[in-house]
Amino acid sequence: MKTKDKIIVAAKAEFQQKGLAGARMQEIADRCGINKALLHYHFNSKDELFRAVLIAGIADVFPVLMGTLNAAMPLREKLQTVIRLYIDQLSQNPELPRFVLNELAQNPNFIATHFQGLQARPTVFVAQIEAAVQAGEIRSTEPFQLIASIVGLCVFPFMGKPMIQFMSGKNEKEFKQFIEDRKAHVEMLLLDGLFLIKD
Amino acid sequence: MKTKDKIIVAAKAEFQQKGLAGARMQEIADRCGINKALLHYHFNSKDELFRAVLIAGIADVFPVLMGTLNAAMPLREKLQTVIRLYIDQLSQNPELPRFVLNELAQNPNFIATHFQGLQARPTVFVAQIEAAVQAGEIRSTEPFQLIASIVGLCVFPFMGKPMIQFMSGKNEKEFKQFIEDRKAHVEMLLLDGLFLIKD
DNA sequence: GTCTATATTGTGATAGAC
DNA sequence: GTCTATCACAATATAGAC
Repeated sequence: MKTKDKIIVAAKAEFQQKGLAGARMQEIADRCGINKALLHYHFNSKDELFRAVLIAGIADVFPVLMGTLNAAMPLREKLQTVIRLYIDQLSQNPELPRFVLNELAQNPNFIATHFQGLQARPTVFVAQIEAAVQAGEIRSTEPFQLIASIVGLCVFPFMGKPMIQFMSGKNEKEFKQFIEDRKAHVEMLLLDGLFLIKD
Repeated sequence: MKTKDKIIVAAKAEFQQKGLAGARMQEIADRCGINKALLHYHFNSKDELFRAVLIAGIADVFPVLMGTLNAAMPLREKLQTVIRLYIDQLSQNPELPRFVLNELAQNPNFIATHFQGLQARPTVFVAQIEAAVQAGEIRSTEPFQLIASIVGLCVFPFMGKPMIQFMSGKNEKEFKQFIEDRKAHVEMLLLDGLFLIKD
């Protein structure tokens, strides 16, 4: 593994955990077993290194979501697929959503400036939802409300881990199971709804 | 308004926006129209001031949620109440959840150490959900999955604002409307489910 | 309580040898 | 490419006058 790659891995860990302001170049160097000077040889500034990490983070998670939303697939199946894919991916990188959303909040233009070419709009999904509403297949819903719900349901357990553990008293093992069970729960909510008895 | 109160207000704004590491004592002093020395006269250290802000933030949002969950109220009505109350509260303090969850992630013990006396467990709600499952009123669900869903659905639009705006292209006014519409959407999802046609 | 001035440390960045 | 040594500045914190 090349030094530059080691740096990226270490920087990813450090920045994702502590954010831009909290991360320390010294700590990143230590994690690689190198010194700060060498760090600056490979990346000119903290900001440049940070940008690389944030861009990689967004590029890691955004296209998967967008690609699935815009796939050609029946709605039920698509929702199932998004949920499973997304939660699986987050399981492998649990700090990513908190990191990305937090840094984006402090620099809202970042995405727009760095992802010009990216397919930003889930046009296929929007059309699909509107059609499904028309057809009476699903209740009337604004497509982006639904997207916010899908993402929120999948992402919150990762971002809210300490809060959930505080309220539930779950230990690490139980929390891991909680995440595993999450897929089924979100599927249930979105596909079937909570109540059996309708009024 | 006393100086100490002005400091707390300014510190709240600064810390919630930039986090512990990103916040600057100078900036807080500037916002109050005072200088750093006076800041340290009222609060001995940055850390102490930060702690006050974070504790106030948690105390602001946690009891409302917990109190409603543990109230004596039929389930449907309770869910409606939580959703409306919670979203209304967040509308008045949109940065709070991101701030709290982010800082908590970096110091997971904070809640447990500073909120010993607090009613942490939503025991009434847990019992109520288990009873409703038993009675066949709702689908089988682990109570904390449901809590995570309620909170996630309400909180995500605030934390994910830049992401949502990027995907949807909504401007500030449209986004404000989006938040307003959010209550009805979450109510629909939780109370009725998305699909009209059940299989 | 509030200020000016200063001490002190932390941290990103660079110079220059190897 | 990698190191040691050092700079320059930013930021927290304190001393002491008013």
